[in-house]
Order: sequence, then structure tokens, then C-alpha cells
Amino acid sequence: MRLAREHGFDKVTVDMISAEAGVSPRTFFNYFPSKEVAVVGRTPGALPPQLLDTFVAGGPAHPRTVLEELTRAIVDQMAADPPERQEVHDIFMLAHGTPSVFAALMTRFDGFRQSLAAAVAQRMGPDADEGIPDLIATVAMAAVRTGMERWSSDLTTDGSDSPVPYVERSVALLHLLLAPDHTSTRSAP
Amino acid sequence: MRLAREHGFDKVTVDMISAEAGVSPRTFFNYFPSKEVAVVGRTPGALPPQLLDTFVAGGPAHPRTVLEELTRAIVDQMAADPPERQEVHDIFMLAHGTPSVFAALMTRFDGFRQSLAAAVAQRMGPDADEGIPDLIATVAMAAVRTGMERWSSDLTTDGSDSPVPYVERSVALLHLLLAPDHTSTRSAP
DNA sequence: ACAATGATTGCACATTCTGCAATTCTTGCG
DNA sequence: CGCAAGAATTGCAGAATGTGCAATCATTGT
Repeated sequence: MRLAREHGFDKVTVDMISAEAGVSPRTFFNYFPSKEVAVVGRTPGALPPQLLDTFVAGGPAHPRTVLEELTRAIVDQMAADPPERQEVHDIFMLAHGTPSVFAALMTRFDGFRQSLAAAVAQRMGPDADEGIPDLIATVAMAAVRTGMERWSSDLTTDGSDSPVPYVERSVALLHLLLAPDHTSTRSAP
Repeated sequence: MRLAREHGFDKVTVDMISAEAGVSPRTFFNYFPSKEVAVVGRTPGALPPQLLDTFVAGGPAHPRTVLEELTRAIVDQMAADPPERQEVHDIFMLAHGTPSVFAALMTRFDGFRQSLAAAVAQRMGPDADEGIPDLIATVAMAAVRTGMERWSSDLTTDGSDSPVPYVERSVALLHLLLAPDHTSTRSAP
């Protein structure tokens, strides 16, 4: 990350990285299949199994309930193990400027999404409408992603540096999106 | 695509492809930055400008309305210029089995998403809650993606080969996701 | 001490991708 | 037709990625 900030991602070679790390280039490839994965690999790739189990144990419920509890699980985990704003910001910056990094990040996010979809499918059982678990997981990830993007690019360093309020706001907006009409175009934060 | 189906994507080299196409390898790279992009590049990357203009002209409205009209625009375009099921199926298959292709496809989708987000932002004006256009575009893409995935992997070749009903169903499920409670766990298709 | 296990490394090699300059192809016009 | 201007194609050189394999080095338990 440091080298990428200093020289630009695609000016950094694996030789440089491994030299700084004090290992051989070959060893680098033993741990990471590419520079891109090395950079985005620290972002969480799934919820902890224990949390997933608890979520699954909730059993079948209305899709809206499942979505709500899923997003709550994500937010809880986020609060328990808060990411560092600077690191997330750097990763997004890098991704927005470097297509290959962006691709790696999207792949990483989708791995997360797939693990969520599997948990939802397991919770709702085989009687759920096909495609519903995928949709719930995808929508939840949409909220997480937009929330994280806003958080990482928000300059106001006002005390708490947690992404939780941002993600929660995305979830709230999500409900507004499909909630019954209110004739208003705006809403309070 | 044919070579990838026959030999597996990562067994196919640019030399093979350019030989079959009757051009030099160098020419291949004049048109595509990579094999991956060559494969996923035929998927639509944005709505036609004319359709976007019409959508933007709708002016500010309740977020739910904007989402509905956005998904309708997407579905309309899909009906007007229907993708070939076999081609989409092949691309998804390839993507699910080859990480680099998957990454390229996600990147492609996100380009689409960004163009949607820009249109939504333009339509809703600067008074919209920040993050709302992004969220709407991301949620719309979630519906499109899950619908397309189900369509491409659906074996029932019953007459009409359009993905439209599948995407529409995803949109309908989307509403169910956040609609007022109904005490039921299932719903009719 | 020493054997066994795992981590690290060097080396060879195929492949991807990029500049740059040369060449070939196309097209419009006198 | 002939030919000049512009565009497309190509070859070449080279940097960098990524993988398989075998050798070496380090660690740990006995």
C-alpha cells in the first residue's frame, strides 16, 4: 500500500515489494497470486462462522425480516471489529484509479456476497422462492458497499471513525426506496 | 468463446486466438487489453443515451418512483435488443470457473452501474440525499444481475428466450423484500 | 545430535502486455 | 489510372507476471 501510494500502483513491481519485505519474489507468489490480491486481501471476505450460525438458526421468516437481521449481523460484526478508515480509503482510492485493483476488489466483495447468500439459503430452507437468497444477499451488499464508499470518502473526521452509521443509513434508505409513498422527496439523516 | 469452451479459458493463448482470427497477436492487443475483456466486452456496458435522456427528463421524484422507472428503462432496452441466451450462459459459466474472467465481468457490470448512477443523480438533482443515486443504481443492478443469472442457468427452453420476465420477477421480489408485512413466508411467482 | 516437517528460495519457462518503428492496406482525388 | 495521405496491421524488443520443480534453509520434537 505504501509503495503504491508513493509511486502509483502499476509502477510498483513485485521485485520492489519483496525487496522491502525482505523476502524473495518467489515467496511473494507463495502468499499472493498477484499484487492486486495482496492489496485487497485484507478486507473481510466473510462473516465469522459463529455469527453466521446464529443468523441461520433464526429459521425461515419473511424476506424482509431476513434482510433486516442479515444487515444487522453485518453491522454488528463491523462494530465489533472496526476497519481502519485510512486503510479502507486507500484501497478505494487505489481501486478507483486502477482497473485491475478494482476488479480484484469486486471479486473480493462478491466472495463476501456469496457467503451471505449461502447463509440466507440455509436459513430460509428449500421452500424459499428460488433466487430470493441471492437477491437478499446482493441487496445487503449493495447497502454495505454504498455505505462504506460514503464513509471512506467522507472528510468529516468527527470523533467516531466507525462506518456503522453510514451503512445503517444505507439500510434505512433502502427501506425508503420501497416503502409506501410519503409524497416527500427527501428524508432526515 | 469457442476456444475457451473447447480447451478451457486459461489453456487458450492470445497466439491461438489471433491465429484463428487471421491477425497477428499484436493486433489483438490493439483491440482488447486482455483475453478477459475480449470475452466479456460484448455484454452491454450502458443504456443508449437516448433512453437515458428520456429517463433523466422525468425529473425529481420519490426514490421509489425513480427506481421503478429506472428498472423499467432497463427492461425496455432488454426487450428491444434481446441478448442471446446461449452467449450469456457461456459467459457466466466461464466467469464462475475462471476468477480473472469473473473479475472482468464484475468490472463490466460496475461500469453499467456507474452510468446508471450518473443518470439517477442527474435526474434527481443536487437536492437529493447524498448516496441515494448510487444506492438506487446499485439496487437496480442487483435485480438485473440476479434475474440474468437465473435466466442464463434456467434449463426450460420454453418458447420465448427473453430474460425480461426473470428480471421483472427480481424487481417484484425486491418490492416484496421491503413491503409491509404479510405474515406469509412465501409468495406466488 | 538428528530426523522430519515445513518454509523459503533459485531457476527455467510460458505468457501477457506495452512502446516504437516499419510496413501494408484503404481511400479520395487529380 | 496513379499516387499521396491517413489508417490499420505487423514485427520486434523488452519488462513484468505467474507457475512448476527441485534444492536449500529453518524449526521443532525426540
